[in-house]
Amino acid sequence: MDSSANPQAARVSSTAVDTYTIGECARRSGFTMDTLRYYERIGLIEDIARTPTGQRRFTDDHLEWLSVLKCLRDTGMPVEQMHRFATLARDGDHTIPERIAILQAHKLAVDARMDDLAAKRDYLLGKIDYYKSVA
Amino acid sequence: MDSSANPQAARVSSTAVDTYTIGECARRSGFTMDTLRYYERIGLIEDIARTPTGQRRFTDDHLEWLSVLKCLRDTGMPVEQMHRFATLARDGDHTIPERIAILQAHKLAVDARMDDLAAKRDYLLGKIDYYKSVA
DNA sequence: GTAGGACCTGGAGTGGACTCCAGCGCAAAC
DNA sequence: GTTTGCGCTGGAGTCCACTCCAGGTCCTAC
Repeated sequence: MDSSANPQAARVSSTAVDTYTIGECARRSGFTMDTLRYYERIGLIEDIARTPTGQRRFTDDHLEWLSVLKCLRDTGMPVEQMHRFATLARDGDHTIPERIAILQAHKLAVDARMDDLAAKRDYLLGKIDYYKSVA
Repeated sequence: MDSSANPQAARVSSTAVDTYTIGECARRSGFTMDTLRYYERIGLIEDIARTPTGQRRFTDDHLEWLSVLKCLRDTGMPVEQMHRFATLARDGDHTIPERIAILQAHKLAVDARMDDLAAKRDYLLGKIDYYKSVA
């Protein structure tokens, strides 16, 4: 897990800003390389720099953005809605109210999901107790 | 929503036990008719009686079983594992320990999912607050 | 007896989100 | 300077869990 073990320097320090290969970015973000490429293709990640030979170089800004995407994805937001959010994020500060609205609506959905899970977890516990009582 | 409004009697009372058409069963269980047929096909539901002309007749036992399936499905259990559980349930009381084990393992998975959702919900709230602070 | 909705079957199609592949070009370490 | 492994592309394939369809039968009410 030590990045110095990589034959190819995964973390590349140029003049001012650290950049990461797609492999390192995958490791740090929790997405696979394929998913990162896929997200770039469909417009969820933008402005990924390339080396003269075409390799991607991700930045800390990308990692931060990816942590947002990961949160949204893992809480069940559809890609299409993430895309809407990404578009707004690219369009500047005047879209902040709409971004807030999206996040709040999504938070409500997450709350509902958690409530549903909690209820079903209880049902599960009841089943387990029942089985134990007849075992 | 009154079943007497159905042109075809959805709830059929024969001699001893109430039975339900697939439409009524769908309405009561929360699954679609297609899903019920699909579940029968893959062996998640068994012993569905048929009228002489081939129509399915579900019982209250089926509805109870379907509520279990619904709980498992809605908490993210894969169909294959539900199938394993269904097989055990069909095989008699001596499988109860394994059924308990499955449910307990699944409950742990649900707990983990809930914890993850809770953490990500907090992250979301933080984002919302941040956006509000700069809006 | 006829209209209109419910139900049947087997099989094909869908949607979402990746995931994999071939065939290739680079990079770094020795 | 070669080996080993990372990364590239475009496009095809996968997985899961349904969902839909055509073409037919059946049921109930009027």
